[in-house]
Amino acid sequence: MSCSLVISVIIPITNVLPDLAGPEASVAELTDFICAAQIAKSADAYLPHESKLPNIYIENGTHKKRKFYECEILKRKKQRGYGSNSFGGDNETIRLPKPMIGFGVPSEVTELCPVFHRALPDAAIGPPYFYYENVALAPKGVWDTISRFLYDVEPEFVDSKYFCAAARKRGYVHNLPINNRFPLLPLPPRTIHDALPLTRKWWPEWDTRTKLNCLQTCIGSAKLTERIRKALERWDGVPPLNVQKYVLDECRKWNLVWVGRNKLAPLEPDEVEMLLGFPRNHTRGGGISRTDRYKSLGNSFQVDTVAYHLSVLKDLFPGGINLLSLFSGIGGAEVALHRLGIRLKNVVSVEISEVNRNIQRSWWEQTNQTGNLIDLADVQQLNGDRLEQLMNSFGGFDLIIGGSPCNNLAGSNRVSRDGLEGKESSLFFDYFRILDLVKCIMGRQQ
DNA sequence: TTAACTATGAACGGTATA
DNA sequence: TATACCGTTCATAGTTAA
Repeated sequence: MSCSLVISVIIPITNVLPDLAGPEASVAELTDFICAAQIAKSADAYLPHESKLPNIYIENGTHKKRKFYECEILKRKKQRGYGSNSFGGDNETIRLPKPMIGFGVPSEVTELCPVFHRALPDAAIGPPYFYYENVALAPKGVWDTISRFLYDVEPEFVDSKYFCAAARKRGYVHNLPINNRFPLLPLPPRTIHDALPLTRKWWPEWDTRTKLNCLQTCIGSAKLTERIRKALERWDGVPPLNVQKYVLDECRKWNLVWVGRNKLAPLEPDEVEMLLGFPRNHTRGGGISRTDRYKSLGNSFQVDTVAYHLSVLKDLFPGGINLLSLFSGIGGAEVALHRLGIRLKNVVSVEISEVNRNIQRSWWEQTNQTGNLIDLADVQQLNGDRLEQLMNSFGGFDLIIGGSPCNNLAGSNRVSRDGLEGKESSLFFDYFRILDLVKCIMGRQQ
């Protein structure tokens, strides 16, 4: 991975541009430089054809790159106004809605069904359509930065507990229409008891949970559930309140469910698949370990939620779509589109994990897809020439979808919750880079 | 029997929101 | 105050191959 190079790039840039960010540069200015540096690491890839670009880019050697950075920085500054702050400032604009239903959820699941209207900024209007996803509860300022880069589109925050039996608080930035959405059918079970009927028999009255918490990448251990069992066995009947609280705290933390008398267990991989809207055994086979199944699933989309947002594409593209899927994981976007009945004509899927690529490839074959699947490993290697070559072969992308790594944003991370500049999460800037490149190329082709 | 590799268990706070 | 969180790291058990 060349991510580690990013950090080393940041310092020289602040040094070579003292007029813009000297040692006294504010946090906001430095943040801009960092953002620019993320793009800069792929600056050559960013520029598709020098001959087609404005003169400012056409200079010799490294000077070209420097001009490019300057241009980017000034553009960002102009966009948001000088002096605003991306981190920890008190002038943040983006707040999480309550209830977290974004621009609406299927009317069957809530009484609250306000009619939303939104006007997209001109720069955000496609083609292509784009759809970006990440954790809602990111450090302060992260969603402001994401939104600013993605053409100032307002994020849509949705908790998947309105679609299935497990919570999943996520933000989505997209330029799709928001009217006339429809959900996947059948609607998935929305309570723990409906989703996991076998647990009903053992569920004690004092465990009042009806929804699971967010399905994460790790599960509770057998030792933990054994400890809980022993703690409960000391009491015949209802345990005292302090024991109840201990057990419930662990249940909530690890998403444990009741599978026997005094017996709790973490969800099985196929239960996680079901809750997230994937076909049973989607992640099975191909030599993947149980641990890795949890990891791949924990990193994935909730299919029903994403499909609801993507459903508007069905009427727009009756003949099917060409899809660029970045950080595609186990193929949540592809599964969502397939379940919506939208034909996948050409899919360029970029995913760093080999087992995930295998999972997606075998799903592609099992579902008898008639389109063409091209899988690539590294978004950082996807440059303008390769994109243009791909797009020339089938006429551009209709949708660019992806959820970039959340490792450095997620609340569970006690070690490296470094925000968008973190090692993995900085790949967001590659999502933006590639999206902007495709917009640029498609704009030229029209 | 080793050694190398793989899978699992357990400990590890802090931020943000209500 | 209470609750939730697409996680990381290291030790060790378990497995494979020579």
